Amino acid sequence: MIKKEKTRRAPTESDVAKLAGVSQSAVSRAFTPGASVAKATREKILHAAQSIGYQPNLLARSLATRRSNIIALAIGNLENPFYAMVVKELSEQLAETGRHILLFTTPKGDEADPALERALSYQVDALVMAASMASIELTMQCQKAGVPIVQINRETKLPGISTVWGENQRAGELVAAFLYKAGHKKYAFVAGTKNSSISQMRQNGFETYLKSAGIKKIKTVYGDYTFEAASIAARSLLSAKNPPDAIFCASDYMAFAVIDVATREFGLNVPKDISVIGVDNVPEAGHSAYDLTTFSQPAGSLVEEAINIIDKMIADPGRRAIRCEVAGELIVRGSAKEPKDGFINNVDNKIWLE
Amino acid sequence: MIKKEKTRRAPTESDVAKLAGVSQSAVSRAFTPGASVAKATREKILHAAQSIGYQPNLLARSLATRRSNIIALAIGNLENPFYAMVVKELSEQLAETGRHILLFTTPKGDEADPALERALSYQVDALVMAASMASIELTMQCQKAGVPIVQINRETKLPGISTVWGENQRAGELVAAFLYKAGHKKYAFVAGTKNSSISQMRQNGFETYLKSAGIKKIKTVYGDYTFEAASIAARSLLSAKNPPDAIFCASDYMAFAVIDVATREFGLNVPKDISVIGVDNVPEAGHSAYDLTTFSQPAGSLVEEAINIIDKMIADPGRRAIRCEVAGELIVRGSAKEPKDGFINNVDNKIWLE
DNA sequence: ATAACTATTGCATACGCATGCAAAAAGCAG
DNA sequence: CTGCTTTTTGCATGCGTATGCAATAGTTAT
Repeated sequence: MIKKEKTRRAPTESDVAKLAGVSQSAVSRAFTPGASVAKATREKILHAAQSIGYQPNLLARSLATRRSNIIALAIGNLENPFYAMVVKELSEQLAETGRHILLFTTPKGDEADPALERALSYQVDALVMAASMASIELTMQCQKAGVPIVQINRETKLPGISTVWGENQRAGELVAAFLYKAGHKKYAFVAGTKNSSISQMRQNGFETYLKSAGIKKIKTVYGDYTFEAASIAARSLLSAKNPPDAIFCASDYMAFAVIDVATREFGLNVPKDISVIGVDNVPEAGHSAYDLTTFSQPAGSLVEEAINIIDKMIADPGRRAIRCEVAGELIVRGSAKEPKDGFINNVDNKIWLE
Repeated sequence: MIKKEKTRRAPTESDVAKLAGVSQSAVSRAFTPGASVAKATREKILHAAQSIGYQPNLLARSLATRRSNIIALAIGNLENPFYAMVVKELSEQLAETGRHILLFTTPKGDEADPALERALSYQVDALVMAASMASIELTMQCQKAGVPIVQINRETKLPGISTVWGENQRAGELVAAFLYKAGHKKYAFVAGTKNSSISQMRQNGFETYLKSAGIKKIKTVYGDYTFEAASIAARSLLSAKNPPDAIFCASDYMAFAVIDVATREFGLNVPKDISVIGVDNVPEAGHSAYDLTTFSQPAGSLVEEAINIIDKMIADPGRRAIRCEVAGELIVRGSAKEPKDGFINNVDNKIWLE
């Protein structure tokens, strides 16, 4: 005869209370850190809870406390290992304070709005955006609802959105300096998407340095932050009459695509024939298959600052948006020729211009 | 004078009700698909809701309906792009039915228990495990709570856990056949972790074919599914007196490490000096930097089946665990020598033995 | 026009937990 | 032992939504 284990409902505080001979509120207090319960009572309750396998219902708790301990993460481009790291870091760092991620992947290019509206309905405590964007309306809605938004690695004109980013301008300048001092003459920039201000800042730093060094022509193509689009961009770049010998990519992932196309399709040797530099310093950049020289953008630190901001915004909801820049550095590997006379990494912006 | 936008509480059904001149329950019904409301009333309500920006509180709804539409995903090894794909696929496919992922990353090697206990507290509708494991106690707890568990790409003896996996045995056999027919003599297998049954199945298929073909020695090392450990494993393999010329890796990600070590540290040419084959067919495997021959394991299909199972288990909670295998195929690229006489991919297991 | 239904609606309560408030208990000083 | 302060407890209610049940309005048949 088959024994049918009934799926009995999970025990509640009332069940524990009955068993421990106290009131439901006593049980609630026993599970609330700062609450007023006699030590003996608490232990009696915890013991009773243990014995029937009671676990607090966090949804109910969230409803009562108006704090869900859930953070919405809207993320696009999860194929890019940089964002995979962001997810991992955010998840682990949030877990330290008992919070968790409700995940919303935003199909490429699309705005995150429909997904995020649902996020708000879930009463998330905050909203982190990485490689995806919210509309103005949605932003206002969050503000009205008192849900702080933090963007990682995105810049928007919208006020009221906090942002954490890497050293984009400096990344472009340093990379330009590095390539210039290595003796390159023909430069190209593989941008992200057209409206990515992060990409624009990198480009700006790159061009600013080169122009003041006397380089006029700097070709720009768009890789849309994807492997495929970057491959196409690389093809157009390399098949031109006068192809570049130094390419700066707005992300490591796109740099991989460029290297692939350059070596496989154009038979070029990296870095002998062409130098390629990226941004992010994803783990793969260190793999010898790519051995990519890159400007780092530490996911762990970005996330740490993002959480800081969230905590501050929650503590003081009236507060203005916070913006924060996280330092990176040039990681010299083998995908780009090195300047002969050495290269100082952590140096004031102006110095290399002399 | 600064105007202080008060963070006013979000409107509720009662607010909408008052405005529309109906009862709260009417509002609730207006937002419940199958419910009984007059068309005119519903529209009046929807209009009122619209005008004050009402959004249902999904936590409250979940509490009342005992269905959260939240699926817990416990995932380890997010560095491995295969699992990044699993996350993405699961998130997108769940979103189609209005469900979302509550994410639990499990630090490497650790069991997922502490995290998952919290998951249960969040009243998740189901639990998906990828590259992480639950203890027996935890499993029982889920069963008692009526929360279905689906493992992706993991095999456990525990009864009651549903599982979805790729063709592991066949992967091993096909890869072995491919390498054998290409004329290799010295084989090695880079396993995942010691207790990964998936890795064992692949190994088993690999060895079964080779042994029946007369190959006795097949060296096995452990790469623990990480890039670093696989690199070390590769070093030990290649620095032996009589190193292998054909290496099968239990994952693409480890195969990348092997290729890196072989080419950079040992100066070997792939596939001239050594053939390397992986499993998964992650996007990177197609990049020309690796150009990896591999047995595919389609993340999209695995996830699709996992969701199917979840739905079935939820519909009929008494049901026994479901196990499901998803077909893959050998993707021939450039990291392994090819058999001269061609190679038929989709073929009955036995044929190549002749 | 009246009876017999059916489609809508509101009332009341439940979901599981947190918390202000007042009652009860315990501790303390005199 | 009495009066007062400090803990500890329980009661009652609220968080926002869903839903069984009974009441009401609306429809159709006779």
